[in-house]
Amino acid sequence: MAAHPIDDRESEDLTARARIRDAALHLFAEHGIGGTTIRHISAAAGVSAGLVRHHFGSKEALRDACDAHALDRLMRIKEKAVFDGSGGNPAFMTGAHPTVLLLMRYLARSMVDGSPAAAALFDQMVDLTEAWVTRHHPEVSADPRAYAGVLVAMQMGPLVMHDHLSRALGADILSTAGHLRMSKAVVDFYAHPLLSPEVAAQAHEAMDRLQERPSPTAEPRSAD
Amino acid sequence: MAAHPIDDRESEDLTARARIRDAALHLFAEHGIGGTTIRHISAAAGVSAGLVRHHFGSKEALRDACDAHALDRLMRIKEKAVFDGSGGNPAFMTGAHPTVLLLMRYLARSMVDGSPAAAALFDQMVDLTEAWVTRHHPEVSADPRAYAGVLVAMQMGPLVMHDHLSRALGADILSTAGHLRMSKAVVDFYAHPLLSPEVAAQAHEAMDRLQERPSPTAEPRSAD
DNA sequence: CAGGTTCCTATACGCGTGTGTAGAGGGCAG
DNA sequence: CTGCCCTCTACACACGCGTATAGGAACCTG
Repeated sequence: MAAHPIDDRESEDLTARARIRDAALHLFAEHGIGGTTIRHISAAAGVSAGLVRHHFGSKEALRDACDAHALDRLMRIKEKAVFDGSGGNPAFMTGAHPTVLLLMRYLARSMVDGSPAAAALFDQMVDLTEAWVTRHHPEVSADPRAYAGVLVAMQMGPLVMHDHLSRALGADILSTAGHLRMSKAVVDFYAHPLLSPEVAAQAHEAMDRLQERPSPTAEPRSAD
Repeated sequence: MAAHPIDDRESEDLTARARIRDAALHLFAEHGIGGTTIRHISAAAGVSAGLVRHHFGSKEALRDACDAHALDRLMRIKEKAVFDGSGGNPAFMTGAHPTVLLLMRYLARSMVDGSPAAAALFDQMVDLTEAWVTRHHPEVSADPRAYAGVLVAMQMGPLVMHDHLSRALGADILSTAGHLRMSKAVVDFYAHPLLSPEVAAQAHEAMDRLQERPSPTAEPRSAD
């Protein structure tokens, strides 16, 4: 019954403009940007199609507004969770919240659809991860940049393919319960190395050989 | 009737039908299904738009044909690599081949665009991974299904977001050299656990608490 | 009350889309 | 040669899209 734990939406969020933005966020997240029409958004928001243009100018500008809003809201929630510092593991706790789930889903979709804001977010996450890796785990990889990029991309995988993952698991990953189940599996994955040092070294050697003398088993014909 | 003049699958990929399929594969992989038009495909294949319809009936059927072809070709290459058994690490070696890169890129894109064949492939990979985990690493997770699903989704992450990853790394991941660089980082990632057993156990406890008494910091209202 | 600005709807235009149809060219039995 | 099937092109149709414009309704600001 608490009024202000996470949902600190502002008072003007009942305006048609906010309704349009929220509807667009939902539909963009679910059907992608190309798969969502302005008329769908206007219908979901309960307004006319012309009003969407009046408030946002164009579909692209609406997408930008959604990007900015999602980013802003997510950052706000994250930093608030950090300040609250409610013990345990804030990342997973905030991650289980429905609003955060929706926002991350939108961002994941936006990442695939190629939004500039999502690209910037990806780059920023890679930068942060690279700094974190070089600082705390410098021994892990000789190529921290690639390591960080791979880490970010892999972390986003389950979110981007949440529908496939949900189907394979028989539970909605973007529900609180399903997200928790997935998070546990992620922790299991992070806690146990999949490759032994010997196998890893062997793989590195094989790839080094491949790098010097490319494609020994490959056919000579080109791809196209 | 005695002789099939142009029904043999492999010998002549120079037919217009094959050219259309290959062009569609390229364009679908790059721009997605919704972002690719039949006219683009026909132009890339050097034929008229009507011929696309004549050979494949509809855009959806063409997509299905691309799915089937990509799957078939990828399986064929994989099993060939297995039979060749060229020592070292076959997975990374075949993964570095341009044709395989293209096919995997197409399937990754197809996965995001929601093709039935890609969904089936995802499920199949999860099944295989689950069987492999329960057989060789039963101690890793109490939920092998979720673990397998997460593993598959994470493995696909770099492929699905190859453009972002390539931008962040300053090198094309889908080139042979870039793929090799990424593969090394992946091996590094697989070889070192990111979470210590203590932290992992702590996270599990926190999530268990969250599961019993959902969202202590969150309000009960729904996402929309 | 008058005037202007903002919010909102209704309707239409231009365009690109997937799809349908008519028909031309060209090997190949009969 | 005649007829036929297959390949392939050119053209048109209907539809949904983002966008644009005109005008009504409500709400401040004098």
